[in-house]
Amino acid sequence: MSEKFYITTPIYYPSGSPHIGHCYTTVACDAMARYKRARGFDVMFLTGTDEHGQKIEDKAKSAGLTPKEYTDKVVAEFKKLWSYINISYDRFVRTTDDYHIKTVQDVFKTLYDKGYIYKGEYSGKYCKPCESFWTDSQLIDGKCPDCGREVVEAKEEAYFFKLSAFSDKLQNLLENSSFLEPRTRVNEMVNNFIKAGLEDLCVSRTSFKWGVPVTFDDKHVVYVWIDALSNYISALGYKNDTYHDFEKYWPADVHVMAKEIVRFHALIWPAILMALDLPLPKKIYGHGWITFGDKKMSKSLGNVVDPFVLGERYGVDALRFEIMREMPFNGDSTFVAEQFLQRINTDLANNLGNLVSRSTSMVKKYFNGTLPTERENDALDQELINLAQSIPESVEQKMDTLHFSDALAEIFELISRANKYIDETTPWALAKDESKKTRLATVLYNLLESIRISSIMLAPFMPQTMPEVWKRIGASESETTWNSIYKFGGLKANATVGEGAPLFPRINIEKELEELSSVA
RNA sequence: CGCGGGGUGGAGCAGCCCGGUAGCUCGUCAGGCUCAUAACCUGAAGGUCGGAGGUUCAAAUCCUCCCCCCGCAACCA
Repeated sequence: MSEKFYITTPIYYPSGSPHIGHCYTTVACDAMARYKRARGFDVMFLTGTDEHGQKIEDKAKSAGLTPKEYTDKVVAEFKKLWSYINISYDRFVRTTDDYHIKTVQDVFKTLYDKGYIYKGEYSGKYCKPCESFWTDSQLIDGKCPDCGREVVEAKEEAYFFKLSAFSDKLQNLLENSSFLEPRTRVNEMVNNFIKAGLEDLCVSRTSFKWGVPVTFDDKHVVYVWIDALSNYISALGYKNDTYHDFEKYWPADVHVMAKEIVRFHALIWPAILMALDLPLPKKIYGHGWITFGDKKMSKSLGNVVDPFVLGERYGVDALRFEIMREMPFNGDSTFVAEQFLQRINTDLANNLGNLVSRSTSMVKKYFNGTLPTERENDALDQELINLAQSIPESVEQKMDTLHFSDALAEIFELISRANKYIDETTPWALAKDESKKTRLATVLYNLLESIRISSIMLAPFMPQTMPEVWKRIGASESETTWNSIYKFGGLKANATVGEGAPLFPRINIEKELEELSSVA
């Protein structure tokens, strides 16, 4: 029985079409899921959508649709994007799914019965014409952000969750474990929220209807916190009969998300789980944002960074690669179109693509496409081989700790080294001397082998192109498993190379930048 | 004194926790090679590591103060 690995994205709010920010989180999870599967884990990779709330209700109304019709449409867009960029999720949860609703109602009732939820009054600024509550921070010049009219202090009946009761436990969890990463987020949570004093959380609403009804009080619908966060367990079948994997997969190994929703996952979610007496997820990972340095560009960039547009122009794997390569473990990364294209040229076209191209073409040219099996080693080979054998361990270490960008950098070390190896061994010179054919075959084999090892480690990031690489170097399925990368020499000795168009065509950057701005 | 992050050669970043040759990618310049997607390899130029003090034999790295940029500031997801 293999070890399990449960990874989740947040469930996204379908108030608009998916964008590159959604891709960031989702591709990271996908790369991780694929990596874990390759390493033999029994993986559950969950994503989904959070479809309730006032905002969806409003959006639907202005589109002339029911909320469900509206979210069905947007959810279809999300699924289309995920399929387009090859997201290998195992399950897609929607908060409008029956089983999820069942779970949420059970959780709410259980917390109520246990005394963790009580009835109280929610007070805030209320706009009568809009029938909406607003927080002070949402108000614009003290007025309703929707219609600009005056707001009044008002109260409504609401249920509250005793978040304050978990203050000490939460602080201890955050400060004395690696529950929340990167570490800088811990300071933010503890200093801003816990030390300031956690308030109880309003977990129901009467001001709108588009939500999960509270079973024992039908004026109320469950507010976002319990509704949305419960997806991580409802999708496993906790308190519903649709799925039956809760025992198997819970607790989650990691919840991945962007930093702005870390608060809900690092404070509210563990508190709810503690109240339910359920195990806590092992890790919460809050990554940074993709930002767009030049504000003036942002309007036009809206189109430029459309994942469909980028995918069409440069390839889905290039897009995935770029996102992951630029993503630092902590902190934000700036999206600069020129840099994006530059990176594709340098890493993918020049370094990787061209290495495959020159290596296979030499096998073709000098050996008619199939390597002979005799070998003649040389001291020159050792450095390349040593590197190829040491890299898997450090790549694994970086993948396991979610340092994706560092893992990629590591893999490209080997690819660069292989390019250098060609210069050192000058195979074209060996080819001119019939007595050096054995040596030549050895050099070319070592190149194919380095490509094989690199490409297996790259496959979680670029699942579409790497199988094509394997065809080019003549690697069979059993020669492309993760387990096969530890030993140099896994590729069959008489490998036959394949041909094809460049894997990653070189981009004319100036021309593309012009065209991109005209697309916008 | 609200909280957090950042200020490193032209651009983007790493290094800072665990002080001791300032590293990487791109760009620039000069070579090399010709197997390859005008790609690849080698070398060079270029930095008062935001500013001022302090600790130390020694600080980008530790301490203090200051300046500038960004994000957050709880029921918006």
